[in-house]
Amino acid sequence: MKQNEVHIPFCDKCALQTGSIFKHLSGEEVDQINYQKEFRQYRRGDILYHEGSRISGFYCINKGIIKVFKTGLDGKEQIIRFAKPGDIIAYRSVLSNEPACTSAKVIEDCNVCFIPAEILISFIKTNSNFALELLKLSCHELGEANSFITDIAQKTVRERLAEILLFLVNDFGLDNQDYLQITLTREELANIVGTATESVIRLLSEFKSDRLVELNGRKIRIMNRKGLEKISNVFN
Amino acid sequence: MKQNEVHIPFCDKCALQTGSIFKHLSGEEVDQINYQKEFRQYRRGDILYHEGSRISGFYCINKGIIKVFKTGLDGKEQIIRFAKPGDIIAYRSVLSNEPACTSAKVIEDCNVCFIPAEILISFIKTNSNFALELLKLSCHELGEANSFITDIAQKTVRERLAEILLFLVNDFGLDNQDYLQITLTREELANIVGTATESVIRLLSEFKSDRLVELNGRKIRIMNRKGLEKISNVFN
DNA sequence: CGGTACGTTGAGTCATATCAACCATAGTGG
DNA sequence: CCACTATGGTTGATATGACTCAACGTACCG
Repeated sequence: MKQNEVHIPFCDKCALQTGSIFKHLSGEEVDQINYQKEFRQYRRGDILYHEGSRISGFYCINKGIIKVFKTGLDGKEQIIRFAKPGDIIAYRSVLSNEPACTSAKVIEDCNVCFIPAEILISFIKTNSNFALELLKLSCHELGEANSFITDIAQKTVRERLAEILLFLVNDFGLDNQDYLQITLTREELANIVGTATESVIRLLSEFKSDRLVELNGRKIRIMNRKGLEKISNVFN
Repeated sequence: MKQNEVHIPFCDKCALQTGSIFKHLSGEEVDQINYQKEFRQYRRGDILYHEGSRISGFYCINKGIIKVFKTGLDGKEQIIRFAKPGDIIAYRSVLSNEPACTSAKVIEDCNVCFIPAEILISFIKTNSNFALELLKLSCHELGEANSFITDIAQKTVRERLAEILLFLVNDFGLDNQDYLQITLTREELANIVGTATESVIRLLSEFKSDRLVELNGRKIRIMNRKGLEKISNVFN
């Protein structure tokens, strides 16, 4: 059936569209990936890989959204980051040569390419520019992690929730009605902020009372960005 | 005066002793660093660089201990990590080409070498093995940051304090009387754990009552590692 | 000797977690 | 087609961990 046919994305085209790190590769190198990659499709809830497992490659997202999280000892998830088209995940484990320190689960149905670790390593060895870009990427992520640590350690849940909402706006954007372009359960929101589900619910409805957001089920409409910024920021 | 003379360390010897990342460089490359580096000495309390500033190089620690921290909006420090002999700092900003996302301050009097950014970049371009090791390093730090995020988000202050103590034991070791080989103020401890100074004081004295530690001023003696592990770990 | 930085303790408060009950929705199987 | 179950959302009541504020002790330093 036509509607079930899937076009396996070409890396060069995908890199151009999404701005993935592969844009720093030569045409020949991209072809290599194209040839050796494995195209996969996942649906909401599917797991790409589990924390603690050894991974033989990494993933490049072509379509959809994935959450990357760690599991605390009581089973509670802490969401570390999201991956969207153009992002790569699991490269950390591949490069540090450690078992996966996170799990990855699909939030929105995905098309992804799985790329063997050896290719990554070989490109690092042969294409110094690509290596540098990868370093840039990991160092940038490290900077973000540092900020996140400071936020969680010092800000209140209320401040963090406002901040996360703004972060999601930045990362996923708003549709033409100012609805957030990513749909999360309250629990998932709580697992980013690092709080209890009930707290998110209460704070969200406070935000609603204060005309900062509107809520339609899981859809969140951003009504007052300045207000959220004010809450998320400062010397409070 | 003899006792004020300082021997500028040779990178090859230092790398051998400390296991710094420079051990992955060729003799010729190490010589280059030796030639272009700038040797500096700092005393407790000195600042190496400030958050937000552009840095033209990075630092390799030869002697001493440095804390790397972010400043929250109310001025409260969040300690991100420590650097000890063999560690490099500020490479993150150099590589991601961003302003420093942290400040660095001396905890124990230091000898460090300042190395221009260009050298780092050029070695990445010419020595792919070195690039790979740097990637390993940054990815490893990223993994640690992720764990830290999860801990702060999910564990209690009590659990985190116990964990941090064990972390410090691992990183800096104990002397022959089981005293922790790093000396921190209560405030600094609080700024790692992400809590208030008073909370650290109270918890430490609880730990003391429970025979887990002994306290002599800033010196902390670890009396019962298993006990601390039990507190830090698990399902509460 | 006074000053500054650090450490300690107590008391009170508040944000947030926890526990519990209940509703809504959708998918499942008989 | 309907009960059944699971999952997610909401609200209220209650408990408590941790912060804040304040006072005071201690030690070192010029």
